[in-house]
Amino acid sequence: MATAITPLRGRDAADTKDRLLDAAERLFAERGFSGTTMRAVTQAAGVSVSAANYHFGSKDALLAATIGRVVVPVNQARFERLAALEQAAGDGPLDLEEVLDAFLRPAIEKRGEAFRQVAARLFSDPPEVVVALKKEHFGDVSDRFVPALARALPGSDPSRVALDFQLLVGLMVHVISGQLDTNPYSGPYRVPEGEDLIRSTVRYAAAGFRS
Amino acid sequence: MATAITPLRGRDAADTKDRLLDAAERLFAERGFSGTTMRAVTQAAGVSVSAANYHFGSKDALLAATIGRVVVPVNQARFERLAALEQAAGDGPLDLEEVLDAFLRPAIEKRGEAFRQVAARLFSDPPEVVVALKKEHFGDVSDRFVPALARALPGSDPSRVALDFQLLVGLMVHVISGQLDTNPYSGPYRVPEGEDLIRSTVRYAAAGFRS
DNA sequence: GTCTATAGTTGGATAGAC
DNA sequence: GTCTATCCAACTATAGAC
Repeated sequence: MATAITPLRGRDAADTKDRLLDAAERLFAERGFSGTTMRAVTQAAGVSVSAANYHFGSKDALLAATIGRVVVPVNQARFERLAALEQAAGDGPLDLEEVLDAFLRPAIEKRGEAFRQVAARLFSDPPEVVVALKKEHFGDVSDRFVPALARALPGSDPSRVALDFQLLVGLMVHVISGQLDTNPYSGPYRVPEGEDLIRSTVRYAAAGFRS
Repeated sequence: MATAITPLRGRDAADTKDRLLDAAERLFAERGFSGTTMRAVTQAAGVSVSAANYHFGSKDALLAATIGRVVVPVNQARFERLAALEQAAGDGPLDLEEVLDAFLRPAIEKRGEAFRQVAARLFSDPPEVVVALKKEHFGDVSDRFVPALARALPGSDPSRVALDFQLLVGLMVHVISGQLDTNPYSGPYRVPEGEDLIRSTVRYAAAGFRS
């Protein structure tokens, strides 16, 4: 099938890039990296394959740009919230729930399924594809939040805090990837949303850290 | 490149199927479903593509068989352990840590990275591929364990228990998929293994359920 | 900056010999 | 039951017109 794309020559470059990133975000989220083709992305964006390669150079680079656009503002919000907590605490201890909230809220709160799921792909797609991206986008987060959590748990074993942080990441990934909706359970169960979901996750994680 | 497979005509069928399942298990675990090709699987197994299609019919069916071989015995062990706990408890309440152990141990304890990671793919690969498999293999597990957990938490809100079970699944997936190893954190941190890992996960989850 | 057209590769699946 | 050879579709990426 010849796709017959409207040949809008004068289309704005920034607009085309955004359209591609929007489509890539949705499709990578739904189907993963290997399961998504450049054709599917460009068709969803209403542009040609060549336009995508002109703007991003390769499928790998498109993934990196897509992940970056999703993750960077989330991490910025995390750092800002944590910095505010540290400033307010002065020399005293940090509040555990507040630190967990600073970590979880920016990720869970984002509107749009795709926006959250594509970030979760960072932890579920094949290693060779995402290992560099994970290091780039998540290394600083770990290095900032693990010590902060230790400071919120006076007298705790640093190695235990590091492990519990890894388990916290497991909770976060599961929640933001929308798995709460899809696990089969036939009993009565309503998936919480928004503020409820954030509070439930903070509650669960905080108890784990204090155990 | 012509693969030049040794043409062992008299090779045993069961052996070939096992070799294919072994290879598929490892590759699906490492690369996911879309990221794994039939050629890669058959080459790793030392058989031809046709042999795989003869035995399984399609790539989809190979995935279903691979997942089934991994997950069924794990779930059997879960059910046996839970049944034993219920029998021992009689009419009294169940012990939360023991129920969580019955759920987590069979999955975490399995030897072999691939064996565990391929099960985790059930929760991370694209929905259209695994949704039916997830329902088939995980529906009964949820329906058995959610009530058991509620019984271990007298007076609890059933809907809260169902949510906390979903979070437990998030912990399990993260642990068995080996993500504890790969998240970047530059501080001191040793990944626990075996019994330590099971106990740490049970501890963390139990606290969440009790919170 | 965006398109059409196509190169070059690799994918899943099958036909048919043995 | 297993192979070789092959079909055809779909893939990423690029060349070149506009």
